[in-house]
Formats: sequence, structure tokens, C-alpha cells
Amino acid sequence: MNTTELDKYFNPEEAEKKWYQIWNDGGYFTPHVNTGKDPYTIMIPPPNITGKLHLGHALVNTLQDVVIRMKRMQGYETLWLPGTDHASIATEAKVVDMIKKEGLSKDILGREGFLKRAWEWKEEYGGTIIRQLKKLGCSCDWTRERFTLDEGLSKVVQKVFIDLYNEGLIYKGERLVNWCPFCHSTLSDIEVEYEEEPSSLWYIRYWAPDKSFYLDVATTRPETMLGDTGVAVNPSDERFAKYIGKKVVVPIVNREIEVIADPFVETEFGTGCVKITPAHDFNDFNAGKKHGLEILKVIDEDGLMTDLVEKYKGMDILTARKLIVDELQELGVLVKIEPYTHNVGKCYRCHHTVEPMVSKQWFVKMEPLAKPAIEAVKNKDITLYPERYEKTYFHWMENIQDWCISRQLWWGHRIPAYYCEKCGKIEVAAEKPTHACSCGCTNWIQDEDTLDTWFSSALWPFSTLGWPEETEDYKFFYPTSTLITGNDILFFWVARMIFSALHQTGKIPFSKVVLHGLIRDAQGRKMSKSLNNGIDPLDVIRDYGADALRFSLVQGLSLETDIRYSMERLDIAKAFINKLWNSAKFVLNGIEGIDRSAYNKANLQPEDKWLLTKLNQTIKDVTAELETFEFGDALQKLYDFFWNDYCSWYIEMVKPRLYDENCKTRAEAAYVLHYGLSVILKLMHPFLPFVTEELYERLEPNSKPLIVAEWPKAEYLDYKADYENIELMQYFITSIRNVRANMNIQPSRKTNLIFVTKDKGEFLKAAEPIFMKLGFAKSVEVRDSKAGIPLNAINIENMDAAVYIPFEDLVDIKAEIERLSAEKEKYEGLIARTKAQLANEQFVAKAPADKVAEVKEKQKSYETMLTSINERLNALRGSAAA
RNA sequence: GGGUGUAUAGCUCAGUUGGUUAGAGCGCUGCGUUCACAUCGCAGAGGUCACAAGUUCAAGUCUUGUUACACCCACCA
Repeated sequence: MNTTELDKYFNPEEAEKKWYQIWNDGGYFTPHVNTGKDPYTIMIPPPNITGKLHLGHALVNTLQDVVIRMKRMQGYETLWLPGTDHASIATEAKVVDMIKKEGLSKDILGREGFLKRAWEWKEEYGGTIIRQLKKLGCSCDWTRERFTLDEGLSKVVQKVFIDLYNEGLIYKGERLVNWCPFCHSTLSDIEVEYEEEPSSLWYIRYWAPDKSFYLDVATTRPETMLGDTGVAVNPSDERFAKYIGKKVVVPIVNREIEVIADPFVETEFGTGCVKITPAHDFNDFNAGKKHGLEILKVIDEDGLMTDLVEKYKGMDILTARKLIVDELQELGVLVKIEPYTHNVGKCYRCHHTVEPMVSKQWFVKMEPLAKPAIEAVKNKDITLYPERYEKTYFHWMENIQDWCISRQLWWGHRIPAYYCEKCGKIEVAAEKPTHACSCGCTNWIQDEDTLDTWFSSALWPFSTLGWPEETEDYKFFYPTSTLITGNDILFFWVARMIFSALHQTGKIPFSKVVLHGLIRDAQGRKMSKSLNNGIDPLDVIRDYGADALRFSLVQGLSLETDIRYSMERLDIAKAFINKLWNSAKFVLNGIEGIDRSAYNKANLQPEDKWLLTKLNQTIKDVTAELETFEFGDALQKLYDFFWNDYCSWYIEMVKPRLYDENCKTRAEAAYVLHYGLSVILKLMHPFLPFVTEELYERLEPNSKPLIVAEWPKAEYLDYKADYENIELMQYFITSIRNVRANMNIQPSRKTNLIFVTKDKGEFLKAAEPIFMKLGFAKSVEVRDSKAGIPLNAINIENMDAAVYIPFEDLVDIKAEIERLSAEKEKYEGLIARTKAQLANEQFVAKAPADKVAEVKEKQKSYETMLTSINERLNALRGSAAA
């Protein structure tokens, strides 16, 4: 027995430092390929190297740690593989900022010089978030840590690109893409976020060359008119049918363009005529392609006007817009301006307005890849939690567009494509071609672009395990078990991992996907820098400890909704951890010196059996909830059991045995206290790893650390009768406390308890010490009939037994009459209800027979109670009158 | 425009296949304890279960519609 006294309060800082080191040094985080055991694998959603731990990270990593710790304790060979993402846009922006301060730029440094600086930046700051994950207690296998740009992963990226190209699933094409002028790169469709912005709708008049007619068009982007190469109307629109095929003139540039018919035009919107700028609008691009219209670029890669019209060259869009509108006004072709709100695409990284731009880019052909990915979810090879995300997933996958994967950035995986300097022929290969091009030229120049960051993240579940080699790790740990991540990257990442894995490995990447919501502030607002409503998890760890942070994130968590987080949660967490600490301190103290090996199952007392039954149920519940990722419910059940059943009831019930050195069942009490706490610590460990480990060390000084303790299993127990007896006792104790509280009876005033019961006598008498401890009793007497019970007594009863508490000088008859009258009213109300129900012929005729019987049964017991209350009342009234 | 989700006590949320005075934790108020506990026990206030209609013997629970909020997709220039 460890006799070291526990400190008064838990010291999180000390425990965190101590235990994290013991776990890590002890190799408990590192699994081994072991065919004798089942693997359980989780791949971390790799945080960006630019990242700093925020509450979202804290949540997603706590959840993963909860699952992985449970699985480890359940005996799985558990791998939680950590790592970071190179985050091309975000990191490149940071490095550009950094060198800017030194008066440098990408152009000055050149590609190589810039990348050198980027790697230096990564070495210095890229590990921040990893250190922070360790503070949170994450039990990742740091020996397998990966980085999306490290050598192995880069090779995989290259291989996959080349393979997809050779299969015709990657192609280069001229298309309209989303261009962020600020990041100076293309973006994929999902990297564009739309925001409503107040703007105007400008109506512009396009005259026929001979002024015989005109068409008015409405636009939100008047500046793009310089690049108009057509005007479209709906083919079924009678108003304009006669103009189809005729020409009109674009003002300012005086270009003659044709009026075309296309069904995409809404007759109701604006004037029913649309100007077509194929270079800068997705609909216009498609229409232009269909009708063979010329593509004229109005805006360049910097978001400035091109030299299409000399005087506007180099202007930013808003300035140009103003001047062009002025000019249209002067020309007398500006018909009107209406206020209008429309959606503007914004870059999800920098929030600058995105420009649709014609450009030659690399794409992944999605349709062939999407099909099996849809199938895998449909046939439940992959399950999403919550299930409703499957609908969203299907909808997106079924309508998916080709994925633009080239980025005009340097920080990332460079596209393994080479162009013949002379004829431009493309060769896709891992190394620069050494052979001559068919044109005879031997100069090959590599594509300048890099790949979308998500292209490499999509390969994460298998690239991290050494694929395409059939490594031991890959064979053993792949496919992975569960992916836990935020619902915001279902498309960005989850979907792409699914189709990538299926195509590359022929296997699903994971069988379960758990998606959690966003963390919001107490008012339900997003946490953001501008609102300054963010809570820094590192501050929380410093002030409350990692366990409290974890508890506060999981408590009340539901995957169905966003999470409202406030500091209040930490008070609850703190109180809970304190309660755990103190109860353990008490138990350790209380059982010290008691020989638990003298424990004999045959000597278990009813309260022991009751606790063991409850414990059993808690093991089942918590395990089941965690298996279905109901984290909040699992913790709640554990919380309730621990606080109410274990602390408030069980500890209190066994105190008399503990304090009585001659008690014959002291060993059993100590055993159950110890065992119960041990199970609680085990079940609690995934949520609160540090405090539980600290306590477990005192509770089981000679065993392995809790992190590798065996997860509790529910056993078959047949303690029904004792269980019910304890419940009966609890009913009486609660009722006695209740009555006494209402009558303001001092706790120091102990009473006799006289029970009248047919078959619970033995138990109730045996429970005398508990009634004395918890029910303010000085003695317990048991009788088998009411005869001779003193009249001046409080009476509480249920169907199994009745208790009489003689007033002595505690209560007066009036108070008891009042109390019983209220009881009487309550039962009369209940009876009225059941009577009405049974009087309803429809109910009796149509409700299931057992329901009707149930109501009848209820009414009968209510009536019995009422009769008893009435008898008592009459007797008391008679006595009061006398 | 299409879709998904949420709406239950001051706050955070439970409420199983519809079954009968709607629950927990926290907070608040009051009383009492201080014998492991920055405690604990008991009680109280506080709910037209968003609204409306319907199905049913019976609706917080099912159906339809409405409203509010959140999110996703689409992009009518």
C-alpha cells in the first residue's frame, strides 16, 4: 500500500509533465506490427505548419485521443499517426511576408532561394503545433511523424500524379478557373467562398451598327464589357427572336458582336439580354465555347486591367469600373443603375475577391474517380457519423466538377511535367527527360507550378505508411480504422481521401468517419480575431490544466450541432476533477490498512452488490457510447455514475463499515471501493489522462501505467434482489430527508424508524447503520403489522414497506396533517387521471392490452396509497381533535 | 433557387420504436450541514416542448405547412 498522502489539490502542471514523459519514454504511444493483435489506426488531420493550437484543434485531437486511448486499453495495437501539412498558400504567404521585411521578394530570391527560406521557416516554426498537441496529452506515435512535403510523401505525390496522367485522369486544359490576385494563384472550386455584397446592376445599351435597333443588357460588372464578344438571349424569348444572328456594337471599344441564343439566359432577369464576356464569367465561358466566341482578357493576373483599352490599362478593377461607367454615361448608353446585392467569390485563405480567369491549368478528371467513392459510402464500407452527412456527400460527389490542381506557388510539390523548349511538347515523368523531343530539341523545362495542398493530403492515409511499397506498416495498419475531423473539410479532404485511396490502393482509406461541428462562443458566434472572442487553449491548459480543457470540450458534446463554448465549462471541469481527486484521496485513506485480500465474494453486502451492478451497467454504457462516438453521452454517464452512485451513495453507505474496525465485511467494503475507483479511473482515463494516471499510480502502485491498463469489461451479475433492496432503502432515505427538510428538523435530532413490511424486514434491519448515517436514525425497528404503531408519527410508504417516524417533540400533528393532505391531493390527482383514461372507451378498446392493464395496475396502487393516507389522516385528525 | 440541421427551464443539453403531472448538469433563491470535497444534502422558482393544422384512444416524439437561426451546394449576368 502506498502510504504517500495525496496533496490537497491536484497539480495539473506537474502531472502533465511527469506523465507525458513517462508515456512517451516508455514507448506506450508506439505500436508494433503484431499479427497476434488487431490494429486500430487513426491518421491525424495534419494541422498546417503555420498553425497555432486553437480550440478546434484541441477538440478534434481530444476526440482522437479519447478513441485511441480506449482502443489501446482494449488491447488493440493502436497507431495514431501524427504529422503536419505544408499548407502551400498559407506558408508561402508567411514566408513572403517575412522576406518582405528584409526588403526581399520572391523575384529577387528566385525559386531556389525562396524555397531555402521557406524550409528554414518550417524548421523554426513548423513544430509549434506539434509541441502544443503534446501539451494536450495526445498519445500519438511521434516516431512515425510525417510531413506532407517530406521525401517519402513527395515521391508518392509524384507517382500518383504520373500514374493518373498516364491513365488519362489528369490533363492540362485551358479553362476558366478561379484566380486569387492576392495569392497569385488558382483556387479549386471549393476554395472559393461566396459572400453577399451590396452592389449595383448597370443597364447598358448596345446599338445595332446602323442604329436600327438596340438591346439593353444588365450587368454587375460593367468593366468586363471591354471583353464582350457576344450578347445572349433566351431562344424562346419572342421579344428578341428577330435579333438573333444580328450584330450589335460594344460601346467604348466599338466592336461588332453577334446576338446569340442560349437557354441559360433567364428571360425574367434584368432585360432578358446578357452580355457575354467569355474570359471572366463561368456561364459566359461555356456559352462562348458553345458558340465559338472570341475570348478577350480584360483583367490580368494581378487583378488589373489589361491593355485591351489603352487608357484603362493597369487600373484596378474598381477604379476602372467607375471610369467606364462615367464614359458610358457620356456616350448616352447607360440606361439606368439599380441597387443590387450579389454573391462575390472570395479566396478562402486571404478573403480577397476571386476573379474567374481563363488559364491553362492541370485538372483531375473527377467522374471516373467519384463513382467508386460514392459506392463505398452507399454500401456502407465507409460509415459517416452523423449519418446525415452522407446525403451531403452524395450530392457533392454526384455533381462534382473536375478538380483544378495546379497552383502558381513555389512552396509545394512541383508538378512533374516537362515541356520541350522548342515545340512545347509535354512529358510527364519523375525526372527531367534525357532523351530528345520528337522535334529534335533536348531542352526540357519543368512546369513552374506546384500542386494543390489537398492533392497530397488526399493521399495521407496511405502515403504515411510507405505505400506504394508493401511495407510492414502498410500491410498491418492499412486501411485505417477511423477518421475524426471537422465537418468543414468533408469535401476538401475526406471525399478526396476516399476516391484517392480507392483508386490508388484499391481499398477504402478508413471505415468510419466522425465529423464534429464548429466551436462557437457563448453567443453562438464564430470565434475570430476580429471579434476577439477566441479562447486560447494554451491559456486554458496553463490556468486549468489539460484534463480540464479536455473535459470542457467533451462535456455535453454532440456531433449533431456546433459547440457553444464558454469559460463556465471550465468551472464544471475543475469541480469534477477536484471531486475525483478528493474521492480518491478519501478512498485511499479509508482502505489503508485493510487487508483486501481477505475479500470473500460470499460476504458482499447488498450495497456492494448494488454498486457492482451499477458499475457493470456504466461499463456497458460508456463503452457502447464511445464505440458510436457519442462522446458527450459517454462522459455524462460516467459523470453521473461517479458523482451520484459512487460518491454520494456508495461511499456514504460503506462509511460505517469502514470506520468500524470490528466489522466483518470491512475487507469487502474496501475491495469494492478500490475496485470501483479503479474501474472509474480506467473509464475516465481517455477523457482525463493525467489526473487518472496520477491517481491510478496510488491506487495500483505495482501495476503498469493506466494508459495500458485493461479496459473494463462488464460481467454477468445476478444481484437483482439486493439491488432492489438498496433502491428501496434509497427511496426511504430520500423521503426522510425530504420530509425533515420541509419540516425544518435539525439534523442533530435523531429519530427512531419503525418499518412495517411483509418481506423486507431482514434487509431493513440489517441496513440500520446506513439509516443511522444517512437517514438521521437512532434506531431501526421492524414490524410486520401496523397494529400498535404510535399515532403521532410521520408516515412514509410505498408498495413494499412503510416507515413511521415517531414525532416525539420534533413535529406537531398539524404539520403532519398538512403534509399528508398534500400527499392525498397528489394521489387524488393521479387517480382522477387514470380514471378518466379508463373511462375512455376508445382507449380501452384500441390501446394494447398491456397498456390498459398497466394503467389499471397503477390506479390500484394509487388507491392503496390513498386509502392508507386517508386512514392515517383520519386517525391524526381524531387525535388532534382529542 | 436547391439541400441539411437546429428550435425543450436563465445557460448547456437529454428525452429510446408515440403511452399519460416533461428530465439532468450548471446557474439562481431559501433552509440545513461542515464528519474526503474551492463541498455536500434538501427544497423552491423557472417550460403554452418555436408556431399552425393534421394523423391517433394517446403527440415533445409521426405528417404537412409556417417562422427564426445556422450551415452546405448552385450562381440569374
